[in-house]
Amino acid sequence: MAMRGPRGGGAAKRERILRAAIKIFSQKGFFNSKVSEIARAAGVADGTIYLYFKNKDDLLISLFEEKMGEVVTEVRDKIANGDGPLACLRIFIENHMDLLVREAGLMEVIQVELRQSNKFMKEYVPVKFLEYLDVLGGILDAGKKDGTFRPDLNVKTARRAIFGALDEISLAHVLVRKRKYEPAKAATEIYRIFADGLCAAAREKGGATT
Amino acid sequence: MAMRGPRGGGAAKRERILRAAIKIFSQKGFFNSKVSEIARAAGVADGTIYLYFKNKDDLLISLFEEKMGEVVTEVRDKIANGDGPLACLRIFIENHMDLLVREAGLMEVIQVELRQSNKFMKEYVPVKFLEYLDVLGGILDAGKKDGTFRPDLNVKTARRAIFGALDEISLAHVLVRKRKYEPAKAATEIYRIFADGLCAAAREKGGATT
Amino acid sequence: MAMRGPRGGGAAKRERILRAAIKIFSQKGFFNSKVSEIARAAGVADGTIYLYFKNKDDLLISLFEEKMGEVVTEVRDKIANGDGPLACLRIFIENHMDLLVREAGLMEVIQVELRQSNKFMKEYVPVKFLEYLDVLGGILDAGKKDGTFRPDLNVKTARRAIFGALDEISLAHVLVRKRKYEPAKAATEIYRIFADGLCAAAREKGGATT
Amino acid sequence: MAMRGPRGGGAAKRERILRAAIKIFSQKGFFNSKVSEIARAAGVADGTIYLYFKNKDDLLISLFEEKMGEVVTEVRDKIANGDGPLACLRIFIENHMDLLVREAGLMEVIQVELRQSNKFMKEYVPVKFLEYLDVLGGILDAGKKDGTFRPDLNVKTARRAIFGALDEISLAHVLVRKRKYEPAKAATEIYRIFADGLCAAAREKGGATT
DNA sequence: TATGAATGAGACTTCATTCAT
DNA sequence: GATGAATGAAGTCTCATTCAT
Repeated sequence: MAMRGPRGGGAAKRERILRAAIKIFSQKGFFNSKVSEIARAAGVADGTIYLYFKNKDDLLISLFEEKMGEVVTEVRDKIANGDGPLACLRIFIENHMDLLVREAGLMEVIQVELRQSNKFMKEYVPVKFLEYLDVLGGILDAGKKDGTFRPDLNVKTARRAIFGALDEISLAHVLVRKRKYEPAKAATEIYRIFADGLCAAAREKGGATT
Repeated sequence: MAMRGPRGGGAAKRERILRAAIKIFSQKGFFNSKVSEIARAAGVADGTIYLYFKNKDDLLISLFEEKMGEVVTEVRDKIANGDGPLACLRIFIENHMDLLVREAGLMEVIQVELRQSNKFMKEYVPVKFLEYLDVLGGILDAGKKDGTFRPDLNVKTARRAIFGALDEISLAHVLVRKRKYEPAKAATEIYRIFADGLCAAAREKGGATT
Repeated sequence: MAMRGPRGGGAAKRERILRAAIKIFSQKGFFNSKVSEIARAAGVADGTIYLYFKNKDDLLISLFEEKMGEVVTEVRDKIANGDGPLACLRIFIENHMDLLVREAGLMEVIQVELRQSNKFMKEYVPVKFLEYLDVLGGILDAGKKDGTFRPDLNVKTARRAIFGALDEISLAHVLVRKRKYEPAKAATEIYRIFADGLCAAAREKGGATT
Repeated sequence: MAMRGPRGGGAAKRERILRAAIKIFSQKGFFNSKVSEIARAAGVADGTIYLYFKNKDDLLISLFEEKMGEVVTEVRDKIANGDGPLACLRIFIENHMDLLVREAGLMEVIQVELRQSNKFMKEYVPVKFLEYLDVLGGILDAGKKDGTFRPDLNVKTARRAIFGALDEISLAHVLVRKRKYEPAKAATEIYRIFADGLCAAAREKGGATT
């Protein structure tokens, strides 16, 4: 798939360039990153990048789509095993926070550059990102159907709210040097906020409050 | 404080430049905006901008700090009248969504550029943004103290989660042309999600569910 | 006219750039000339060129149009004083050959680059060059009307033939170092070839053979 | 002579590359043509071109010399049968205009690129082109000797004039879409212009005016 | 204070050429 | 011989910033 480049080694070289781009973009941001830096980090010549990507924009977009695609596939797999909407929601949240650790650079790039690209790159529709949101939306829909979630829940809004919360907390995690909490712990807190809300009003038995 | 630069009409000119910057930045993004475009939009010469701002970065930062400062002042005033933490939370959320309409350009800039700046501008601490978060944190603290909110609530996490949700929904509102819901309506939905959570588990009486 | 640039000195700077472009283009050809070389030759910064010309192509085109415009104006003036079509033809030819000496660089550029541009620059119509041809066509038309020239003369072809002959001889003059003949002398010879033809067949009285 | 490079099919491959170069150069011009485009058009790999030609310049020069060589040989053959200088001149002119149809691409390349190369390629002497001019010069010399042409005719100038006229008319033919005249007809007109001149002054017997 | 022409460093990208296979 | 992926030098153009007026 996408096998331009030399015999066999091509895909590997392409991957090396993508990895280098993630590293450099996450360190300096898209606009402050120079193509030559990425080339150096990937151990290829400047021109080689243009054998695999149309231009610098395409490098960023490919990065989004391909890496987000992997993320979507993974989270879908995990959720397939989830026992009920609440369990799935928890898995989704935990997975997202876990990505912060496993794929720190990628997440940083997505967090800070996706918005820009989203808004300013002509004709770019972040397909894979929307799929990611759809996974979340699917969980909420299922929860509404089986009565786990409120029947009047607006799924479109809720899924954005949950993603936004996860994203902002991820960002804080990345920005703030002194990490006050572990991602895993944050995951639990976020889960509770969304599952049960902020209020203390006694819930007979916190079914959700595992 | 706003009186750097020239005498007399200076403050007005400075304000014109800031407004022009908001307009251009929100349309094209910080990196795609040219100082000369901002100058033209403000009706001043390119060089004039440098009489009021140190450089292009400073223009963005000043914009953040000064405009966010006004936002913080305003929301504090409104909240002062709030009757209890839940009411305050609602006011905060409604005000934020309302800003989307009243200050669309500013919000767009904050949403898409604050992250970049935050991460890549050396030595920039987004003081006013942190104050905005503190307003939210104050509400949560008060709610914990008076028993409205869960005693084990992690305020640091919760305030980021709420802000993230608001921010993401604002972003969707800005990005997606076909606005599916009004800001006011979205505000109510977000409020409910955070106040009561997603779950259907019957709450005797939705104290929060206004 | 075309007075971008600084107060007053703008036109002069523009002219300096055009002169430098003529010099460099004539020495190295359009494609082998670097914008930075032209800038250096003009005594301006690289970027300054882009204040006066849209891009490198525009520099070449402007050069063609503006300088050819001056040439057209000049030859028209001279011809206005010509006494009859033959005299005018002679003036035109002499003027062209004379330009080789007075405007060597310009003529070299026109000779070697006009063809390229003509053919490969999208949307470029060499207006002033066509006017130059029209001046020649006008002489031929007048000569047909007053019986000086053959009534069956195809003006379109003849004017191209005359221009082609002049142009090729100019080119040879420019290319060949050892200049075997003076332009003035060549002018007379070309004039005779076109006026009387190559043949020896006795003409009663060489009206043309001044 | 044409057998540099590979064995067997080598000459054919070399010819394919030359033909492809003519096609691409005539469409886009030398500087706008990419070696890879020529390779693709020839159905060979980029690197293969370098087995047959030293570099891109050499490709152009080889093209000139080899193809012009064929043209020179052909016109010499045709002229050998000519009956007298005037007939030979006519054959030369007709052949040149005819080439426009038979070898359109080649002629276009020669017209627009020869001048450039001539002037800017170090050490390139267009041998075959000079031979072509010599064929024309030979005709004129013969005509002077046998009294057909004026005894004071400057052959160097006249041959350049004739070639220039042919070349410019060819160029116009190629550039202008709406071809107003057929090459054959233009040949006759050019012949008359040079044989008899432009003037109407009655020639006893139009020996030349076939 | 205000101007805006001028500057020039620097980035993206192209493409002729090479060479390991 | 043939290939075509890889190279990397080099050029055009942009634009933040300056400074003489």
